[in-house]
Parts: sequence; structure tokens; C-alpha cells
Amino acid sequence: MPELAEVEFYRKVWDCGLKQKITAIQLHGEKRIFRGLNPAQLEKKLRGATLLDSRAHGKQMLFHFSGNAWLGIHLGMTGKLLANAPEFSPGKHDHLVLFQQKQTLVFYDPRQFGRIVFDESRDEPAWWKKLPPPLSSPAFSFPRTDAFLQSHRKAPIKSVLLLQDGFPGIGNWMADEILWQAKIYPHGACGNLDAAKRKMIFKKTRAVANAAMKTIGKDFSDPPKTWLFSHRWKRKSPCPRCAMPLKFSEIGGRTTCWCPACQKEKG
DNA sequence: CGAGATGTTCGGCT
DNA sequence: AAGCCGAACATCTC
Repeated sequence: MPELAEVEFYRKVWDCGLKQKITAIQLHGEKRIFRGLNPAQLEKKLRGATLLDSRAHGKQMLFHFSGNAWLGIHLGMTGKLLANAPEFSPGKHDHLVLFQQKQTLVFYDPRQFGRIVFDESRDEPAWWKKLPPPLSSPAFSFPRTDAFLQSHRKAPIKSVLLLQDGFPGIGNWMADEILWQAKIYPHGACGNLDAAKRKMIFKKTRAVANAAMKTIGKDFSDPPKTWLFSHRWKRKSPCPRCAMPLKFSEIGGRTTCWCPACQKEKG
């Protein structure tokens, strides 16, 4: 479920636990969520630690605790962060549960495509420092984006927008939104796009990301009604721009929603 | 009952 | 060799 703005929203759900100690922990250490790490060590390190601050970057989140402890969380397809009452009793999909005096911080993920990582270091962990430039940063530039498109020129543009090394935080609905706003045919190889279209992709990526942050990222409110966003979920919807019935097809294994009139293969 | 779901990763192929 | 593609992952809902 979560892309850039949803991730930012969920990160802030745990803000109610800032500056407070973890009094107890419950986790499902054998679950896929914890693949590749030692849950006992995480548990030992976080018990009694204080949540100091947090940040989000694309679809990644990082929570900083006292004792040089860093908890990384990816929400996968169905992950959520929740804040529940102190006496909360975890259900079967509540894979990491951090009890505090005033509330209980919960990572819930039924499908378990999400992931927990854990690091001990004074500074931010190395994997975090290596993340690509955020969409809102000056380092996310047109030349960089253009070079990225060039390096994937044989792949359909829809698939390329989903690659996190070039477009960190973009997910399925945002990719479709960008292409619909830019009036670009989603199946086309990105090497065939002219300079104006490539520039439009860059501009719309920033615009969609910024606007999503101000609505979904702020309070989970809907982005503008003029977007494809609110129309794409129900099948048989007309294009909000030209009223032509929207099309659905599969690109790179993902459902893609697009307008056959606005997003033509040629032109 | 089968299909599909707002994501990533791996392995095989070119 | 880099990059493209399909399958797999685990569970729930329509």
C-alpha cells in the first residue's frame, strides 16, 4: 500500500512516542519480516531505550533510539505503523510491538513483504547514507534523471518509474499519475521519449510528489480531484480530463491505469 | 474458488 | 556484463 507520502504519514504516527522509553517489547522473530537479522539482539538493545527521532526517505523509514540503535522499517505492500493504548494486546500480524508508558507503537503487516533492519552505530547506518537523492532535493536533478532513463532505455517507462534507485518513493499509483499528467504512453520504451517528454516526466515527478506530501503525507487527505488518483480505483471510470473510458493493462507485472486518448503511443 | 493487491528480490536469459 | 523479465514471497478480500 504505502508509497512516498503514505510512508511519511505512517512515520509520524510514531511521533507520539518521541522522548519516551520502551518499557517492553513483543515480536514475531521467526517471521519473514525479520529475515537476515537477529531479533533477540534487537529486543535486548531496544528494551529500555528512548525513541529520539525519525526520518523517512522514499519508502524507507529510520527510527533512532538511545544507545546508538537504529531501527529501519519498510512497509512493503500491506504494512502500517499504529499507535495503540498502553495495554494493547498484539494480534497475529503485529510483528513488532514497542510498549511505552503512554502508548504502544505497532508495526502491522499481514502480507509480510515489509522488512525490519537494525543497526548499532553512532551515526546513521551506511545503507541509509547510500540512498539515492530524495525527489524533493536539488540533487534529484533533470540531468541525473535523464541519465537514469537512458540507462534503462529498453524498458517501458512505467517500469522505470518504479525503480527506487532513480525515483525513490514512487510506487504504482504515483507512476500512473505522473504518466497521465504528463500525457505519456506507459508501455513505451523510455529510450524513445523525446527531450520534451523526458523533461515533463521529471517535472511531474516532483509536482506529484510535492502535492502528495501536502495532502496524504500531512493528514491522509485526498490529493486534488483533478488527478487520476481518485478515479482509478473504480473500474469503468472515465478519464477525468477527457472522459474517455480509462484502460487497464499489465506492465512489468503491475496493473497500469491510463487514458487511451490522452496517452497516445505516438505524439 | 480464483484472481488480484499502492513492493522487492532473485534467478535466468540476452 | 548490464539490464530486462517473470516468478516468488504470504495473506486477505472481492
